[in-house]
Amino acid sequence: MTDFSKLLNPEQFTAATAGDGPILVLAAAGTGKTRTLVHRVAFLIEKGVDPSRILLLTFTNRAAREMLERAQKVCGDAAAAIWSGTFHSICARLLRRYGRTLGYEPGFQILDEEDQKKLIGDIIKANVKDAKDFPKKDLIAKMISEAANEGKTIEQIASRYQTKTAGVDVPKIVEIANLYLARKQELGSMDFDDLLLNGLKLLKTQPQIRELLQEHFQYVLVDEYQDTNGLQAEFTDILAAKWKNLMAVGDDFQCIYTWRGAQIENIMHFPDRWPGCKIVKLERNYRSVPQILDVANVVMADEKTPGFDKQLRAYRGAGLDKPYHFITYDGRASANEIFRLINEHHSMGHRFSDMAVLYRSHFQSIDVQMMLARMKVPFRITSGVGVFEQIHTKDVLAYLRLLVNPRDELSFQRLVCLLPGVGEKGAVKFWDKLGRVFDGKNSSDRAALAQLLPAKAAADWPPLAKAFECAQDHIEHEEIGRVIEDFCDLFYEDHLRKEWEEQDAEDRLDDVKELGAQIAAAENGLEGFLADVALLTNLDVRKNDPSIDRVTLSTVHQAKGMEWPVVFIPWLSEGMFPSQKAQEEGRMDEERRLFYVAVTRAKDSLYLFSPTIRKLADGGMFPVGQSEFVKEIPEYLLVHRRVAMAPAEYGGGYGMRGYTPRQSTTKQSWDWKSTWRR
DNA sequence: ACTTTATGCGTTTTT
DNA sequence: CGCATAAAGT
Repeated sequence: MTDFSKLLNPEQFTAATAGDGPILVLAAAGTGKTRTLVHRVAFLIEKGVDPSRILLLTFTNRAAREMLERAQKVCGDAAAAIWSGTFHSICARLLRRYGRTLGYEPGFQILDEEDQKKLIGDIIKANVKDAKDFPKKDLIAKMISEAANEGKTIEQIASRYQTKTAGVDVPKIVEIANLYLARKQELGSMDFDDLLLNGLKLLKTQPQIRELLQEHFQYVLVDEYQDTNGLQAEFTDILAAKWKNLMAVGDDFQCIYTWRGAQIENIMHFPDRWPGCKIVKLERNYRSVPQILDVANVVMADEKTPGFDKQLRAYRGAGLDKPYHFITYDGRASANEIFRLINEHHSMGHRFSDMAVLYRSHFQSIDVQMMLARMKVPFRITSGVGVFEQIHTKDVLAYLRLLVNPRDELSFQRLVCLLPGVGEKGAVKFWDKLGRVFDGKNSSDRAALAQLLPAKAAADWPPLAKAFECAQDHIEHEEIGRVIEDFCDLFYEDHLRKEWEEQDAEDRLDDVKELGAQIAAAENGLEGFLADVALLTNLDVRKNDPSIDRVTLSTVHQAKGMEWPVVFIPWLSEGMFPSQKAQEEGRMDEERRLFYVAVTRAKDSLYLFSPTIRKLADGGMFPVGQSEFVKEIPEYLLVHRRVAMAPAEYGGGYGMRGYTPRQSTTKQSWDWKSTWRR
């Protein structure tokens, strides 16, 4: 029997070993939230609870995996049997099993954001005459998603936008949304929101399934509860209704997903929804030195959103220094400083993996990325576009999908569009002429398609046809790796080289090969992999070999729940963090919470940066003040340093030479072409 | 009629 | 980079 009282502090112990009934754990940053949750699981298993009857909902796949690994350390392999995952993946799992009752096949496709937007775009093209005045597909997608996550109708959401931008055609938007709904139904697939909607629908409309699941899941634990949306809260409420063993763990100070429908009220009103629930507060912070916590507490002192009363109490000894605030010339100077400090820490014995650069939005990482790349500092980046969203990956996935499912229209169209001289119109035409089915493994289907192709495309077709032909053999022998190999060797490599610059093509080819290896090793085989690939994120499968020591570059959002001894936060400047948009729209509270999350990731050393000059693509530049978040921090809590000018070695050609400060009144833009490496 | 190429533009955060 | 639009090419 594990002695939990030795492993946990009194509050953690209370939470982890609590008896049955609802319980709310308010865990401030760095107070051992994961630790508590893990030991709760271990406690339950030791008590004799069947692990497969424990449901652990997390916010990211990464969190789920980490939790499971740690639980395994405490209580062995039994932990592997618990149900854990994101709301989306758990819903997908349930829907694959029980979705038939809602009219879905177990192998239903999950549409990722791109698929979703393409469908909506096609519908707009086909149904809206003057598309100029009509909202773009991105906006429509956003509205549809908001409606789903907030439990509102499209009318309500569209009307909301109408007040902002006059003359939105609400009925037409509703029509488009309904057509999209019908199209999805026709394809038998679900988008991300559908997973939640249908997961909940399963519980609400199918009494026998509801009762089965309520009976089955004896314990339901939810991590990051402050970021649940209405659907998710209802989902867990229903699931836990029978046994009432719902444990919600969260921190209202760290609610940073309201833009995705998260309702801070869920955590605030939890005690009302679950009368008699036990409340445990974790306030002892073991993560950060007091100098960092002082800053964190000050940041939240100005928060206006009402929250639970709690303070971070330092339980570590003082660190070496107060957090530093560097005022630098521009973003490059910050990057240079970060590089210098990384080296300094590294030479003092820190590993690269002990350090992280956390920023508000992806583009703010460019300077640091370039600097580290040039200086050969190893880093990993939780990049903006995941591997699974990149065109080359999607191309290969389309090929595989079509092999597995000859009726996959989207994949067919994507694939034939790779042929020269074939565009959207052609793809649709071929599909219809082929009888809305194309089995590449079948020689008569291949011949039929060859007949339809225009001369230019026909020239490139034979290698692809050959790949299809060979694929059958490989699939029979279960050599999935070979399928992708052939596809590349025979067809796709040439295509990549035509389409991209040399190095770029090379990189993409590498990605595709890596993908092949991933699929070959996939647990659920090719079909299982394809079905759930939309739920995988860059972090999950990217070549993140932990044995390689590298600095982490991440958005603050993606850094949630993690910690590093050394943290750098670049671009704490006006309009950058808090973001201009949030400022304009008066969503400052959440920005503040986001900054709080960023600050509380740091254990020993924290470095803040405020560049004073922002540069634009056209060579113009303009001065920017410090972030108001930094200005609010009393001076004595930070060590302020001013870095006067960018060193010459990289100042040349950028800023110094031809010093032409064109005053720019226009909105900011960024020169991606020259700064973006793949 | 449809596809390709050129050009201008905009970007928060993600399952 | 991707997207939308316009112009040029088949």
